[in-house]
Amino acid sequence: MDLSPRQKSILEFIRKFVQENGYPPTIREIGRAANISSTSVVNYNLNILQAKGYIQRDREVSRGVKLLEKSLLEQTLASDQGIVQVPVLGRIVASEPVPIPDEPFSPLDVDESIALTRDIVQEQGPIYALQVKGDSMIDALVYDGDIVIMKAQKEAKNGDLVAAWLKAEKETTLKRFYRESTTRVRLQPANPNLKPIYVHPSNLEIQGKVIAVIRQL
Amino acid sequence: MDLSPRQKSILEFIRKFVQENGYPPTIREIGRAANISSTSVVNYNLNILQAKGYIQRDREVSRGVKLLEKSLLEQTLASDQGIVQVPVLGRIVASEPVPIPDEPFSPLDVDESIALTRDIVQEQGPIYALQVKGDSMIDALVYDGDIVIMKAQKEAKNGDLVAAWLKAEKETTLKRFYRESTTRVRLQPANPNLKPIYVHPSNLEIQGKVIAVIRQL
DNA sequence: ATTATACACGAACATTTGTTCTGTGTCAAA
DNA sequence: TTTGACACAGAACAAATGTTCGTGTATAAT
Repeated sequence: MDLSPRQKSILEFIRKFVQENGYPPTIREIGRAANISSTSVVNYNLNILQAKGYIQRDREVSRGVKLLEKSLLEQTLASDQGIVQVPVLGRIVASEPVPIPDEPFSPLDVDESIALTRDIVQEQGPIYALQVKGDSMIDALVYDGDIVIMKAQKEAKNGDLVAAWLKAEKETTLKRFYRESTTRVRLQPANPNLKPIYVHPSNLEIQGKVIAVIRQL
Repeated sequence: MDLSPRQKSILEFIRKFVQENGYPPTIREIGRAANISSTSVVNYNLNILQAKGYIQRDREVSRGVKLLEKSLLEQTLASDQGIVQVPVLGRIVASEPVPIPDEPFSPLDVDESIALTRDIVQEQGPIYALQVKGDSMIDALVYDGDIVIMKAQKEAKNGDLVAAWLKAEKETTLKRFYRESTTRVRLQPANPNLKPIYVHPSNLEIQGKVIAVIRQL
């Protein structure tokens, strides 16, 4: 891509603007977003983007900018765009550790995926989905068939909802993680009617952080 | 669809225009296409289309018209996973009936929406979202803050997960609906550890069918 | 008969909008 | 040192743009 940083930021702004608003921005809206004080400079850059095949402009027409397929194609490839293809890597059951993806994994190797928007998946990084099998996650208010959206990480912060493998019990659990001391971790169920459990950190293996749960009916 | 012929032609023109041009038409372009000589009449009809939930208008903005139904913008994406903007119409709490949108619902309530893919929302028809307030829906495995995706319908089929208003109890509940006889409906909690409740059909008002639940963490 | 509502219309207006003009600055090549 | 390309900038301008106002007609409800 032989675009200047400013041209890239203009193109990105146009994409997001169309997605959010349903219509393209004006010359002045682009200028404000890209910190360009002159409509002439915006005009100049838009003409370059058109010459290079990223947009099409209609002359003397308000908001007369159309993203061309070249832009849209990049949009579907770029991970920071509207739709995220989240690979479904398998099942989460209580009696097994969570399937942890190799890092980094290629989405092209995955047989099944679910498309989500950035409204749902805002976090960056390795994101994957697991389908819940059985009703053992009910204390996390997660039910058989639900899809759990995970971020691959082995460390948890207080308050994170994590998939944790309890070695002694040989059990995966979904609970909020709170490190209370160097010898004690509290795992708090999402259901406030249930009591937490306390484990020694050595008994615990963080397998990923839950960032969303999706239930289709 | 209770639109006048002129309103239907305006809507169709907007759809085609967006598809062909990548941006919506102006008030005057709509007028020319629909043989309306006055911008005031176009403005009047667009306000009706907005009130009936077909478009969303941004005030005092050129081309500030956005299609709310499945838009032509979705169709330009070469993908079978279009994006659905699902309006968030308010809260669902146990002590009140669900806010039921007018059909088609009014955009005056649509300050907020959530973008979902067709992987999540496969059903057609009037789809909206409600945010759960409080933990009274826990027996449906739905928790405070979750987003419930609803389809507006007043009749339920056996097995549907519905939002039902219980008139005598003055309570909204989310449960699976089973009509056992003309005098008895079973409402089955999602949590299999809980018992169903039985109500007389006259005590029950189906307010919508749940098609998905989304929990972000 | 009166009132309310829906639909329609032309005109006026303030603001928005894109283009063009003229000028400046930076940098690399000749 | 000069030249040309590229990028930037402010200002001016004509045309576009959406909203509002006042008015009219037809139909339904009171």
